Amino acid sequence: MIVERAAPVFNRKGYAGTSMQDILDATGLAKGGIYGNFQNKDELAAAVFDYAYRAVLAAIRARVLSKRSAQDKLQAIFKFYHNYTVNPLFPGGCPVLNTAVETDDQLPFLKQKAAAAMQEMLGSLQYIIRRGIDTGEFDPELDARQEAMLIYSIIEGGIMMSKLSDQPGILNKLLRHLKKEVEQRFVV
Amino acid sequence: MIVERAAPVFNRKGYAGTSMQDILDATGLAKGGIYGNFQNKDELAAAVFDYAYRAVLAAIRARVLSKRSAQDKLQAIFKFYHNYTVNPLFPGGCPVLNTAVETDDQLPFLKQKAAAAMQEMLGSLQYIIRRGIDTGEFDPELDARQEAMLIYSIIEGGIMMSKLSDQPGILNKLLRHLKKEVEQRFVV
DNA sequence: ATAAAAACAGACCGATCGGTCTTTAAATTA
DNA sequence: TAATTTAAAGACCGATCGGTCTGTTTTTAT
Repeated sequence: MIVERAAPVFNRKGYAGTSMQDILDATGLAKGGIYGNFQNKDELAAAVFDYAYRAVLAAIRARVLSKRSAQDKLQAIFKFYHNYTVNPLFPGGCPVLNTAVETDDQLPFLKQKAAAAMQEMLGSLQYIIRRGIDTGEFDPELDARQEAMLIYSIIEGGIMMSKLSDQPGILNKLLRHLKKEVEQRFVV
Repeated sequence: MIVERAAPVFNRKGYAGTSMQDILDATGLAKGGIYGNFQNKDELAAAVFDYAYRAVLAAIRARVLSKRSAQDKLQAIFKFYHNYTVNPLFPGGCPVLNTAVETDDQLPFLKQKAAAAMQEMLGSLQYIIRRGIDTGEFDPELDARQEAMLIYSIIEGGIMMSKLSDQPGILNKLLRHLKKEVEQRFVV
């Protein structure tokens, strides 16, 4: 419960911007209730990131697993991010992006977690593409890792741009571009 | 001087993560020296963002203005970001990205500045592309705004990924992809 | 050289920070 | 029901937060 309630707070305000008082307010607990379950703010923030990232990953995996072809799997991912800034899984947007940008010059214990999360996301994308190539669905000339990085950078960059400008359409247009790219460049 | 010294601090640690004591340490001044020049932390942070963003913009503009063709201008931008995470203009990476992610759910006075900066960057890219089309250098079928968003999202997403993973090569590979895209898809 | 103005140092302020610890209440076990 | 364990409340702690203000130093203008 604590982690559930704390996740949106950390995701919106960041690690440094979130005070333990914010967590008390969000959970309705007092100090004793929090520090009886977590040693300190760092441990709570780490648990919160794990929880939030796992939730995002699970939501994506659920949509991907229901699809058979590599193309449908990729399109399902794009669909997941459609209007993401309007209706994110957690208020505040993408936990990986938020954590990454705040921790890439400090807080190594969180940076490490965010980096592992990114690698896993990238690996999943790469795996889908590579499998599409192996089954003959995708162009064998594709560089799976390169395409995965491209997709991920566009999605995360698009989230940032859409949130910053309050224009969900920016992300959606980028996703439409990705969709066409897969249809035209990936499919053999 | 205050803004100069404070810029790398804010860019690394963010608004919430930077204390006024950090600024005192960075500038060598005492409280009176800072608050004699700025009303409060917000005003300083705003001045720092303006300074940092203007510096980035100026560095890019200098490289772009020395090129004649639209293609060379775009390539100059890509070159500017080559190895950016290793040798950024300010320690901590891209001020727009950092500020955007921290302020998109709070600190509206900073979010507004970051949003304007993004729009300006986007506009510059769009202008170069549009002008390339008008002069017959680029494919007239190109959607200048869409391509600008694509380039910017890839660059910012790439910076995030490279910094997070401590792999400058990720951003560089994405930039190489952009270069090829311009050569193959843009040039008529 | 002197007066006026500007810049800065640093003691000080209340509020809030993350965190501890004792006490009380609730749940579990016997 | 009684004893024991677990969970949470909240007073409390020193440190640090952003910010104020007075006094001193330095600069500028006369």
